Amino acid sequence: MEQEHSEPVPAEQVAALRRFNRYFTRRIGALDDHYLGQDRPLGEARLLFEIESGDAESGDGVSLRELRSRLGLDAGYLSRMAKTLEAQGVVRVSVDPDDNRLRRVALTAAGRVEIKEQNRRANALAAGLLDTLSEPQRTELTRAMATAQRLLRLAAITVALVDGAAQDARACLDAYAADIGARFPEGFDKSDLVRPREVTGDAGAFFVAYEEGRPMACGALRTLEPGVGEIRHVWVHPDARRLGLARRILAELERAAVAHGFDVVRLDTHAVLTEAQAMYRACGYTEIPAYVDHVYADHWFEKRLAGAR
Amino acid sequence: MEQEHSEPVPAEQVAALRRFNRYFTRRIGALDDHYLGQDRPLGEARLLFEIESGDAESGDGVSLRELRSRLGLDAGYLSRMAKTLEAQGVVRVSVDPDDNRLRRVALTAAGRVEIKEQNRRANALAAGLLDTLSEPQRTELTRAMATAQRLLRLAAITVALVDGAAQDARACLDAYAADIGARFPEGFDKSDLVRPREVTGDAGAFFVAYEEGRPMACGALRTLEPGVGEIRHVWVHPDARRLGLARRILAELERAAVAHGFDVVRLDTHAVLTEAQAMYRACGYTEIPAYVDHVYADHWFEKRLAGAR
DNA sequence: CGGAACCTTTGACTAAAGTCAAAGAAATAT
DNA sequence: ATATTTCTTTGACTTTAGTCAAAGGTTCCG
Repeated sequence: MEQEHSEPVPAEQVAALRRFNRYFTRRIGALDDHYLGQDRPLGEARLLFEIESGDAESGDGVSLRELRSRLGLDAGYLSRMAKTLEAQGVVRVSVDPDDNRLRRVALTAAGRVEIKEQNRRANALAAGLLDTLSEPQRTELTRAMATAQRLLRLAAITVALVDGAAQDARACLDAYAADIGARFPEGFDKSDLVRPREVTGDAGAFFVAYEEGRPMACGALRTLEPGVGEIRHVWVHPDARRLGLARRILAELERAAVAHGFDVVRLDTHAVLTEAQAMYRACGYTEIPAYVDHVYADHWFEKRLAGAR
Repeated sequence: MEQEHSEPVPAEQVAALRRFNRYFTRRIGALDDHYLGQDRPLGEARLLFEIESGDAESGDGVSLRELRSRLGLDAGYLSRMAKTLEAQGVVRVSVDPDDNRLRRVALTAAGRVEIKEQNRRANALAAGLLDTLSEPQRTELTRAMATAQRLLRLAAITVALVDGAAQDARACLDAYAADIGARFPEGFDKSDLVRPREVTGDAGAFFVAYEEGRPMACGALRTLEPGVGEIRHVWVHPDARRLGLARRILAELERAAVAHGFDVVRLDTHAVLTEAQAMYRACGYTEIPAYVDHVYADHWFEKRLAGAR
């Protein structure tokens, strides 16, 4: 688990968040949800929307199972709603070809028309709201919302210490390997990934960042030699980049390193990962000569840890 | 009614607003509403909250009538909910002393305790969210939310041409007079306000800005001499200042002046209203010699209108 | 192969949220 | 003073949203 930081949140900032939350949900948020549902109960509208976005992602339909977990609905309730939507002709329910227990739900043409119309209305509503503002004001608003959203996302992400053999850990490492493999001219061999044992217990640490339950970033710490830790596999999901998440993972790893009694941490990185190098420098890492001969490494960094005894 | 501006809203800005709206209402807004209701159905929780805020405003309770219009509830539904809350001991319902048809609802001590506890939880939740951010990030978030809120408020305000004798117009002018009277060392005499006839039809115009149905700002245009209009009584409610509303009223008045065939508009202002003077200058007004001998005027401005024939 | 785990459907409920209309009491308009 | 309007209450609904458990197919695992 994450260590708690000592500085308390100023009451004024808490009040500002609540004030904004109240204003936004009462005034603006209502725009979408209320008027948008039109003739459809909210539950059905939400379901339809979720089917649409799942459908768009994966091509041919979403399974009831996935909808259930995404919307947190009761199986019976969902089953009935799906049936209602099918009776109305907006979705088609079929048996999953790969697993006959599952049902896949996909939009029909009529369903797509309805979604499109809903989107048209929502856009018109939003445009109507923005219309009274001048262009510079709209630009300012857009920028402010983007900033707020970025920071709120970051705030909602939690970083957890997990076992190096845990499924989420391996999933992150697989994604990391695939990602890196595509960027390195020489590819990447999975056998170079840390072994679960290296990053567990006294030997090291493995952190995974979760956004709404999904693993979105990771980072590993292992023992290089007595008193020296090595940071490896700092990776952030493409959808969660530019939030400042890598820095948080790094900070977590450094805290863990201090807790493990390391005085110094080292890491290596590849020439093509220029953003990563910039980040390490900005976080207090200094370039050092090669401490190990890795196939994939061109640059080596080190940081002396302040908190170490 | 407001003239529509010609420039259309860029699709990217509409998408940004909708993206933010979706993210915020699903993720953050849920924080408050869901968990906050605790043991209470949402409808009751909302009602209790509305009673609290109405109570805090006006001292001794809110009428059912007002609650009904604020929350948009059915009379029967509201009556029953109020009764439920009374049975639970969190509110007290009494007959309005001034109008025996009305019922006033006020929180009991137990009700106040519950609200307080709810606030405590909501604050803890918000603080927990902000806690993961660093201080500079929190400051940035707070600033971004304040900007977004200011602009969204401004966007939600509509400016309408109203009859100078309309109730909202007179209410604004009364507030204006009281406001000005308190700021001018010599006070202010209501007989100096424009007459309804001066600002109606061909003679002039009167605009009122509405936020959620409440009049929040006004401005008048009258005929000074043929081809010359005079702008008077530009006023913004204290709760709506620093939004840029005065500029919008001014722009509306100028548009009306062009439509009335005025080539130029003039206005006078008092020495103590320094912000107003700065605004007029920033909006293209230039200082001129006195064009009329008003008791309350120290500075006179004029603007030649571009759109005039 | 047999049992455990999984996914969905169905039946039988409940609580919340809301609608509609009739009726009574009080205030306002004529 | 009488009619009309306003505000609330009450009874009699309906729809939405959701829960729980039993049961019937499928797939997975040993």
